[in-house]
Amino acid sequence: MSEKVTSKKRQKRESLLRQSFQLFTEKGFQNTSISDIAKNAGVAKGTFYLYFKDKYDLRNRLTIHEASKLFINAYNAFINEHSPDSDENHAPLDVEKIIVFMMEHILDELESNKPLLVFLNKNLSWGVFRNAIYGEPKEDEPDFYYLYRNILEESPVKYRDPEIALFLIVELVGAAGYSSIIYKDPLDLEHLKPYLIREIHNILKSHEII
Amino acid sequence: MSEKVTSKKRQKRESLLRQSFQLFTEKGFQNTSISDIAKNAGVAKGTFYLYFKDKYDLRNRLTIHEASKLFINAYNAFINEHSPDSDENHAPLDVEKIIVFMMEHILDELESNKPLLVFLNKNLSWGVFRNAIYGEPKEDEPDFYYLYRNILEESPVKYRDPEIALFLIVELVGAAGYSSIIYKDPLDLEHLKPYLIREIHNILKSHEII
Amino acid sequence: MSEKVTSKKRQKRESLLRQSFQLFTEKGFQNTSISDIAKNAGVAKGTFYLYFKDKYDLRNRLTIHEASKLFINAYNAFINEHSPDSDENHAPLDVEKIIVFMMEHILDELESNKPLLVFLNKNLSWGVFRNAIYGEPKEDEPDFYYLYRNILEESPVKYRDPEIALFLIVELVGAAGYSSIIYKDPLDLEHLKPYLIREIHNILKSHEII
Amino acid sequence: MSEKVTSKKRQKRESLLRQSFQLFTEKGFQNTSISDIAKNAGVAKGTFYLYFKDKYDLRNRLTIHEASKLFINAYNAFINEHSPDSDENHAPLDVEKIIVFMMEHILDELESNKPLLVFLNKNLSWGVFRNAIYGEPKEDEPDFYYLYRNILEESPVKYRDPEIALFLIVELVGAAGYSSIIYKDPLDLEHLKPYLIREIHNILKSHEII
DNA sequence: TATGAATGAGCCTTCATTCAT
DNA sequence: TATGAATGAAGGCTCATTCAT
Repeated sequence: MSEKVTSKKRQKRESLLRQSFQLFTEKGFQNTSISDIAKNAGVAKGTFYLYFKDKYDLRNRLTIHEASKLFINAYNAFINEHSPDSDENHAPLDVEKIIVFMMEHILDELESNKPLLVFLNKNLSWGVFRNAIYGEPKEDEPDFYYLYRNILEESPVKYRDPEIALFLIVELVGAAGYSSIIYKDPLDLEHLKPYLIREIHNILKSHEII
Repeated sequence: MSEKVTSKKRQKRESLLRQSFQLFTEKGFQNTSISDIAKNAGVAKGTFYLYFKDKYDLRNRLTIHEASKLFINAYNAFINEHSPDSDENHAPLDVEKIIVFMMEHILDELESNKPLLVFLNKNLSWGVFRNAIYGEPKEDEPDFYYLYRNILEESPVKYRDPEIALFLIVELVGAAGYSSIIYKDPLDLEHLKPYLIREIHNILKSHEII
Repeated sequence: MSEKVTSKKRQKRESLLRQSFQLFTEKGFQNTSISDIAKNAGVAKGTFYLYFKDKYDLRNRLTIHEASKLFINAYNAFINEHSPDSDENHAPLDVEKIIVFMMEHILDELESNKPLLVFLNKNLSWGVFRNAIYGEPKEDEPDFYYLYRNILEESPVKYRDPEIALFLIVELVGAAGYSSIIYKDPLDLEHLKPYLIREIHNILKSHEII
Repeated sequence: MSEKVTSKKRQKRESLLRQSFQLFTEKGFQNTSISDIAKNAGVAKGTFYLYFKDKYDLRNRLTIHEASKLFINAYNAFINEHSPDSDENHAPLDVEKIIVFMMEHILDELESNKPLLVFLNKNLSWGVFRNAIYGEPKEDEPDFYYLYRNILEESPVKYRDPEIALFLIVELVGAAGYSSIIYKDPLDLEHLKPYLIREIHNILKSHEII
């Protein structure tokens, strides 16, 4: 297969992903038909099936992709805010600070983008953990889990079962954040945040190796 | 309206609820049609719409009902196991013990009843918190939140914002439990449990009033 | 049957008529269900069938009633405008003037009340001619045909087959008026009117007995 | 798209049109389901929606088509009867004669084909005037309006606003003819005709340029 | 007379999927 | 690879009508 063709293929695939995400967040997953997606992506209906098994396959890949992006963006935001220009002579890396910052960042983004929140449902953890299972072709996919391991390595504080700590944190933030943002019950996000942050600290603390 | 009619109506409503839950857990929500439900409940299709707005209305009511039952059952199991016959001279009531016991009980029940887990998705918290919002007619509905307040009253240990503690616990258990049971990733339930229990303790501890 | 009951019955019948007309003009005939009508009229669904055979029966009676009202109103408007207070020493009665005035009046009313126009469709003539056929209980129904005969009697100018003249005029005005108001093609009402009026004169002239 | 496909599509469209017209006139518009139409046309139900927006879209196109045909047929009947073989040395073209002949011809056809009359309702004028508005693809559609302009051009007698004259005539004939044929009230068609014809003459006369 | 719960046929419409081109 | 016309099962839902009360 020539490179030209390959690049055309990638373009189509990306157009399908981009447009379907747009439609899913706009009108909801159920109300988006493959027809819609194909039309918006500028390809024929049959072409869809050359790239994805079905709508659910597509949704899963999008969920992983979008949740991952959330983590990567949050991490980058932390970097920008805490060492904008220089890499050297920075304070010792503080895992708790990073994780808390990131979770707040993610919650804020989700609150300001409810369609995305609804699309992700409570599957925020797919951004870190489903990646492996779903056999997502990494290639150009962002991967926070890899960054997380780096952070841990550079951290002066060490953790027992750090991936479980992360898992618990992400599930807690994903689920409680969803309920809080969508239903504002038993608490809206603004008021829930301090409690959530305290528990994130708790979880990390209980995994610390002293 | 005569009593006869009223009772017949209640019967129909309950038949619809029972049969639809059966079908939802058996074949999944999407794959269950209103035709199926009506047929199984022994009523005409149109009758369905006299009792529920649509399939989603029905699902929400079922979710609340089934999740509530989970809490009530867990609580009853605790009672049976710890003071099976006598009410008097029992040890001082231990909230942490109750909550941890209940969460383990719920997780075990969900692991042994995956269709129920799938049906509830990650909405375990509806069993405690969505009730109010969805304006569910309490009447004969079990209500754990009421029991929880009683427990707190009788507890010698007091808690700050106890409903938030419960909320955080339930969301954490519901979401992490779901991922763990369904995907066994990053950890299956058996191995996740100790971590989860530790965090339940942590959450309660951090709400304790010393 | 006691008078009380009879009056209650009349009330219900009238409520059904009034509310259904309201709904028909608001949402259209097809989109109005008997449920809607009964609900708005404050009676049970089954009650509808005690008063009307079906929705079509109801529509026909309403059509006759509303179209009749249009003629009566137009006639009254003429009277008010041309001999507001005194009956005596008025100019000789001019049939053409009356008819032309009335048709203009009706067209103006229909243009300003399109839902009514749509409801009547092109059945304006039912206001004069379908009454007899449909065996409408006259009682308190307005009846323009009766007035028309009076007018003719008092007119110094006499007409051959005057009911046919009226029929032709009403059908022409009803049909051409409808198309003109609804489609504005080939001409909107404002521009069509002079042509229409000329033909009304023509029709009457050709029925004059010289 | 290959010619083969295009031709197949045209075939399907025509089959749908033909069969639906058949069913509408046989059983009425309301009592004809899209299922019926698809079945009779030999296509799948879903295919219907590839060709028409809905049943109303279909009805409108059929109304235009069938009403147009009525005019074309009437015109051809006139031609056949008045200059069956030779084009040359015919008497000067007489617009009034043509129009009156055509209207009589149309009325006779409608009386002998009441299902068609019922289907067209009082929308005979769509055969001449709605065509433009509904954006009907002319292509192979008959178009009487074009013929009418030709007739006018060749006529020694000239008319002011001839399309309005035609409009008034067609609306009058359509509406009065409908009532007369369907209700025979206030006059059946046989007895109404002379009056109608006289008014057609009147209308044309009043548009003549002397 | 009046009710309104129950019916269930039947409607329109959507849509994932196929396949000949 | 790509197309898009065709499929037809399946779905949700409405509604006129009935009938036991």
